Order: sequence, then C-alpha cells, then structure tokens
Amino acid sequence: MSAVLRDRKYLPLRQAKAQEVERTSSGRENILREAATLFAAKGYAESGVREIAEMAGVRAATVYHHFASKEKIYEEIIRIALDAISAAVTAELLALPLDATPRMRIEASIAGHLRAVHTNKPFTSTNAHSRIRVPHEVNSVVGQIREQYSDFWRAMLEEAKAAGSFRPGVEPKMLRPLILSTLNRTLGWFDPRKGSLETLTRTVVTMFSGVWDEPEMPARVRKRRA
Amino acid sequence: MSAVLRDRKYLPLRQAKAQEVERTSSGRENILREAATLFAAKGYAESGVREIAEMAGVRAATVYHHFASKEKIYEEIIRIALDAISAAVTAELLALPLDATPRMRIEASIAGHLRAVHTNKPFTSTNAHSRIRVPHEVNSVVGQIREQYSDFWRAMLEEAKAAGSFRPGVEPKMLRPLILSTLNRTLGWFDPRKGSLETLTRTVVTMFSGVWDEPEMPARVRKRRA
DNA sequence: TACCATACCGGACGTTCGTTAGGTTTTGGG
DNA sequence: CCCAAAACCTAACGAACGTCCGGTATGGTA
Repeated sequence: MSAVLRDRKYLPLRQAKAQEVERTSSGRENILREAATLFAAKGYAESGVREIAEMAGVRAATVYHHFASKEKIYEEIIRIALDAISAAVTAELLALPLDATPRMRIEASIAGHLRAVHTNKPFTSTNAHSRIRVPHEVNSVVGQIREQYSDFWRAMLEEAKAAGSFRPGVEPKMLRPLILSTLNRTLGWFDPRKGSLETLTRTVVTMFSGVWDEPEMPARVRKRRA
Repeated sequence: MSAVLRDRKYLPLRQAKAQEVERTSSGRENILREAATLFAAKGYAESGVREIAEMAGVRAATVYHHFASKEKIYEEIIRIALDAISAAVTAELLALPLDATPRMRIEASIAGHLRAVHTNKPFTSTNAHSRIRVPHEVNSVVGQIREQYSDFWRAMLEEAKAAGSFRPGVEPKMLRPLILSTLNRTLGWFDPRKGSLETLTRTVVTMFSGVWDEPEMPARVRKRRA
C-alpha cells in the first residue's frame, strides 16, 4: 500500500463510512430536506422559516422544536453535504489499485466529488453557492470539515507537483480552487436528464487533462482493486 | 476578413464601444457602486437599502430618489457587468489576426472575459453568484443581454465543433456552461495581489487545452492585428 | 430677485422576518 | 388503558424590511 493511502491524513475522511441522507420522512429530516431544497433554489436569506415549514407540511413553531435556529438548519445541511462529498471521494480512492499515480488519484477524486455532489443535490447546492457569512466559521465544526477537505486536495496536488506531473504554464497554487469551483458549479447547469453523469465526468476529466505533462490519459480512470 | 468576424452576429456586442463604469463620485454612481460591493460581499437579500445608503453616505430615502426600487439597482448592476464583459470580449476578438482559428478566438474570449470580470469586480461578482430569482427575466433587458452573450459562445463553440477541433470524450454541449462557470467562479478565489491576471489566464487556457484535438497550444494566444 | 429642477432628509406606512411562550394533540411502551 | 414524552399548534413579540410622503437645502437660470 502506498504511503499516501496508508497514512489516513491523505484521505478526506478518517472513517470511510458513508453518511447517507436518511430516506425516512420523519419530521426532522423532512424539514431538513425541504430547507435544503429551498436554500438551493432561492438562497438562504430569501427562504423564510414559515416557507420552509409550509413545504414540510408543518407550522413555523414546529421547526423550532427540531432546530435551535434557522442558522443551525443551514449548518447541518452544509455538514451533511461535506460529509457526503468526503465519503464519496474516500470510497473512490480506496477503490484504486495500490500503485495508483497522483494523476489517477486526482481524477478519481474528481469523479467521486462529482458523483456525491449530484446525488445529494439540494444539500450540496446549498453548500456550493452559500452566500451566508459566518465570520467565525473557521472555528466552527463546518469550517473544520471544509478546511480538512481543502487540505486533502492541497496535499494531493502538492504530491503531483513534486512528481513533476504538471505542464509548464500551469500555476499549481491555482489548481485547487480552479478544480473545486468547476466541480461545484456543475450543480448550476448540469441536468442529469439531458446527459449522464459519466459523460459529465469524462468531459471534465478530459478538459482538465490539459494540466498534465503527459498528453495521454491513463487507459482507465477508475480501476477497481482486486 | 473571415465570415465570422465580418458578420456582427458573431460578436457579443453590436457596437464595440466599451461601457466603462464611471469614475466620478456623483451620488447616483456612488450608490450604484456601493450597492454592487455589498451585493457581491453578502448577497442581494442580505444587503438592506438602509445599509447601501449608509455605505454611500446618504439616507435610505435618497436611494429612492435615484432608483425606482432595490430591484432596479440590481438590474442596472447586472447590465453594467454584462456590458463590460461583452465589450472586453469584443475588443479581444477584434484584435485577432484575420485568419484566426476557432481555437484562437475561444482562447481570446476567455482572456477577455477574465479581464473584464476582474476589472469590474463588484459588478461582475454580483452577476456571477446572483441568487435573485426574477421569473420573467427572459423578457427583460438583462435577460436579453444574457441570452445574447450565451448565443455568442454557443455559435463560437459550434464552429469549433464543426471544424472537428474537439478531442474525443468531450461533450461539446457541456463546454459553454463548463467554461463560463469556471471563468466566473475565479471571482470567488482569485486574489490579484497574490497572482497576476496573466498567470490566471495562462493557467486557465492551458487547463482547457485538454479539450482540443491538437496537443499543442498556438504560439501566441493573443496576437494584435497590424 | 424669483424661480425651479435636483438632491437630500426625517419620519412614518404596512409587511415580513426570526423567534418564543404556552397550550394541545399524537404516539408508543408498560 | 394510562401517561409521559415527543410532536405540533396558535398567537404574539420586537426588529428589520422595502417603500413613500411631505418637506428643506442648493445651485444654476431667467
């Protein structure tokens, strides 16, 4: 097992157990899902608590029986989104062969990120274009998860840079925000009814292949481990 | 002159005259600029009219002496942003040599878009992550400009596709939203004090070079016309 | 000097916001 | 069947929202 896969620091999640959004329509989860849908569609400030309650078939006061405040709802949505993304990327990485190159790992992470983001759409959309300003977010739980995920990408890209994988003209420091913002923005336009997720992933990976020094793609981006 | 450059339909702006944001601090323009800064930083709904007024050094009622409504302020900001982008892209295209390939034109448009977006940051940021939903926007002036600019990119990419320029594995329909969202998202993370706009443009163009069938970049992305 | 358009203001309007206190219904295990 | 806990409700709070009315200050023109 490569050092990078043995050392858990190089995985976005310590425990790879997928934290799935519950499917039962219990009151609390229902409110959470409807809030996420509204936040994703209209934004945080534009979505009132009474509106969230109505979507969930409940009165506004009931929302406050399950959540301490509107902001706590938002925090939990973001946490669910980040957990789902981390879990999907971790799963994708663990499925790689043991001798995977940095490039293979980055492309697997892209695939995992895209998959997670589009299978938990309301939650991850809220995360992607969240304009709410929490000034002390760095100290919050959500801020820590965000930072942890960013660090994971930083380390992975740093490794690729050290291996001399990047084409001249590419500024490595810009790659992480460039990649992640591109992946997250697909939520704004990609319609799974008009194109498959696989096509999207292939197009994105091919597009990003411009950053690599070797012109060719690996034969298979995702190869399951034996 | 190539058909594509002679036919004005293939330029985002009919008249290439750059519509610059005024530099005078007249009351109206001051309010407009401060509103754009606030919308960009906190979002539309999170920025109150009283707050905009305070930033501009006036009272809330004064805002309504210059603008019919808060939404009209927003509309004008978006219009300014879209005009600036269209003008910059048009200028970049007109500076190309007459025998420019589709790829050169696309890369010039990327450069122009990035330049415009970062030199009018408050306005274009408001445009980029605007979460305000105006359902009949398609019929509005802003909606028409937006659609016109999208059509311009669609035509340009269609031309490249017809020339067989794209690498297999790339879904051409996805390229326009993919490119434009990536360019717009640079507003969220690129800091001109930590990296030059030229480096950003070079990195982005190099990254996108993965979509082209020919592995090499043109010698010069931007070559001025004699 | 008289005039008038422009810029700006104090203060208020009706509405909606997030939130909460206090009371009622639903539910599930003994 | 009973009863506590959980879920949900009505009604209201103060604050902030976008907007507007009636007025004042200003500066150029006739």
